[in-house]
Amino acid sequence: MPITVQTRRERQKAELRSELVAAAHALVKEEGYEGLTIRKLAKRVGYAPMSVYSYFADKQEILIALAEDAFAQLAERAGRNQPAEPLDALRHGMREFAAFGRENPNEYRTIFMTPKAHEHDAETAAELEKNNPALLSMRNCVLACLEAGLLKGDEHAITTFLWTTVHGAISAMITFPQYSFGDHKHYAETVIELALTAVRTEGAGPLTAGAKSC
Amino acid sequence: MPITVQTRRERQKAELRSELVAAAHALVKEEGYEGLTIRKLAKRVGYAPMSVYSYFADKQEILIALAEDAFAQLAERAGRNQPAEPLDALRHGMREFAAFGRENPNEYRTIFMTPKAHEHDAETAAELEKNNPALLSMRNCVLACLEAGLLKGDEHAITTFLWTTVHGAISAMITFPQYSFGDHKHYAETVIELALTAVRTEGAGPLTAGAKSC
DNA sequence: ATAGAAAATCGTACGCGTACAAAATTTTTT
DNA sequence: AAAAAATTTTGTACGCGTACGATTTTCTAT
Repeated sequence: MPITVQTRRERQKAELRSELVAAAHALVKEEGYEGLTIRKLAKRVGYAPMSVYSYFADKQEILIALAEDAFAQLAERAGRNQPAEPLDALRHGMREFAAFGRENPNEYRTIFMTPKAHEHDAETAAELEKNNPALLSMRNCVLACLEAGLLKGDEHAITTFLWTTVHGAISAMITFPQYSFGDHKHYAETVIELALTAVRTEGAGPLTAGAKSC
Repeated sequence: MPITVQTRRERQKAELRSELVAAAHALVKEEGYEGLTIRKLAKRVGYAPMSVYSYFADKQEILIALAEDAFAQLAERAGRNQPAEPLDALRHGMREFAAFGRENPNEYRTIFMTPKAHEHDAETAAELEKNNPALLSMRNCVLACLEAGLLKGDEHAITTFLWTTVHGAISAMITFPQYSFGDHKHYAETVIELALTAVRTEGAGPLTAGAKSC
């Protein structure tokens, strides 16, 4: 089997692909998000514009690659400083998620507000959604809370409700920056607490320690 | 004052504008949403492509005009069959809002998931957001519920929370149609009930009549 | 009626994403 | 080593949104 040849090829291809991603990053840094153009990107790496399409099916895939990098950073950041108390850990994750959306609206938009042009088969598309590090970490926190008896209901239902709710707040603030949310960070906090209220067990008391800070 | 002349001019301009909107509607009906093109639209009404820009600042404005028509229909539909009981009326409005998003993803996306390119001044932009009929009707329902002592908290805060939460569910289902929401209508229902749970007064009991149907 | 101002309409051109097919290159087979 | 097959790269071209400036039409003031 020519596995060495095969893999070398793939590795080279992957290298060129990440070279393109790096160039895309640089381009965005220098000229802003809307300055990222297939033609400019190609020129920068010495390719013909159409050659980019050997590595990305379309422009959206480039944007997704950039956004996935950003989300990986989010996951790393959220992993640090994670409180031991399960409910506070959940809160922490939700807060980081909201902060990320505030600080990275372009990346947030490409992942969470843009229809996936390449839905492959239905199966793959569903996997992709579940592979978002932010969502995965949230699911784990929910699980821990359920085991601690702090939340009531189905794990998947709770997780889904929590992320779509926070997502609603984030995306609304991105789309309508002028709407009277008040301070955006504060509104995100409010939404998080209200959402948790809806899924908390009855006897849990109004607020745990984590809710007061920030 | 040449008010007759002035107004006649404006009226003519408005007529041409709505002729364009009508043509846009027809175009979308015939060729689908992505078939709506400035060039095609101009050709259809016998204009040069650039002439369209006398009536719309850019393509987005055309899309917004289409979407506003759709949202007006939503308001009309939601106005009918409105339950007398305030909380059920609120539920009704939220349901209609969710159903609208499900049935009109393109229009929903235009209004709620696309950054407004023409933010005019900040003031006008904020006004526009508050002029959405669906949101206005929701605000009224919230007000009625507050007067009836069914909800707790600030009117604006509650309204904002409710719409961003439902919006989160709708937009998530639009962006990730393959995610395991289960039945979309059912998930919307779940989110509505959970969101209401978070803002309901304590003694209101688990569910009113409206929650069981549907 | 006519000159001047204002507004509406249009022609041209740019950069964009990308479909398509030819060309160049690399890999596999003989 | 040579031929064939596969893959990568590129040239060309299309339709798109729209910036800019010229042109035509409409209104206003004399």
